[in-house]
Amino acid sequence: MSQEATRRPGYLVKRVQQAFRQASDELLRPIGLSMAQYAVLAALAESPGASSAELARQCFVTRQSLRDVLTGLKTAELVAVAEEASTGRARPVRLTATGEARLKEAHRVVDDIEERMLAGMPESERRRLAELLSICAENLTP
Amino acid sequence: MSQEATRRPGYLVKRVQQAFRQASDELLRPIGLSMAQYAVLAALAESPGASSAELARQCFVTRQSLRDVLTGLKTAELVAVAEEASTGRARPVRLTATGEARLKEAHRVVDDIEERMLAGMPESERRRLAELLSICAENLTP
DNA sequence: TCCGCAATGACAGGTTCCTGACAAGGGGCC
DNA sequence: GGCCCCTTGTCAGGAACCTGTCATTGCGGA
Repeated sequence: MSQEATRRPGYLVKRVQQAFRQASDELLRPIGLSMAQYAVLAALAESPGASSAELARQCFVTRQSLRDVLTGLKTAELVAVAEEASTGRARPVRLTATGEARLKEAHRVVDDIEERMLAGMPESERRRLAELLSICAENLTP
Repeated sequence: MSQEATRRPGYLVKRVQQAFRQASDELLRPIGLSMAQYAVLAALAESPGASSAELARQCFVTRQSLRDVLTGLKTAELVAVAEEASTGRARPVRLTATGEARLKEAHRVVDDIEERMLAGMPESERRRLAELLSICAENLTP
């Protein structure tokens, strides 16, 4: 290896994501959410009435993983799953009023962390970073 | 929110890391390693004889988490933990010959994935990406 | 019509990560 | 020497993710 491991993009992406996740978990805990739960609530806000499988695709996890998270959200009464399937076996999931309120709180917290992460970076570089990461994501998603 | 969620750096970092992790896990499975195990072996190659707690810091996880991974690596005989503590309670961990060979295989696989992730990106942009991610990592690490 | 197929939901089992808590070793300070 | 504090290793328990497997449902082609 010609370059040091800590300079490689693969390592750095993992590093940043881990730090971001840890900071988020720490600041979300006081309001009673985990990073995974926040991701599901956010996806649900963009796609009201989506099925569990659709949410899993949006969050890039398996349906089985999403089920674990959804169980917690249901018992916390932040989401509600319809009793009847809309089509096939897919049952639409929706945010409750409590869920929407909690999501707004969480948005503020996560926005703050993102701002902290990008501190001292001008708008042009932020866009550049987003563009480069988008390319990486597309390259890895066949 | 003024911008779409899928354009935000925080979201993109998570997205890229998840795709990278999944691609790595998929291609590392045939050679019998997980992403977490690879990270520990790589850290160990850079710091031979490090203690469990030191490795945890290098991998940015808790020593409890690292213990779980180390258990698997020990039973696979890829690493060896000294019987006696060198100083205090810290017991040095070392790669076995099998571990070193396995790590080399894994390096090739992960390098390929990184190359795929950066496909079509000139060297200057790769450096830029690494620089921007370094800033993010430092901003999030107090 | 009927059979296969894709999608969905559910369950089992395993791994990796976390928090919280506890005991043991070493170093500095009284 | 004796005491405090930091580090390390360990155990317990829970959250989130995975693979593998199976039953149900709806749709489209033989």
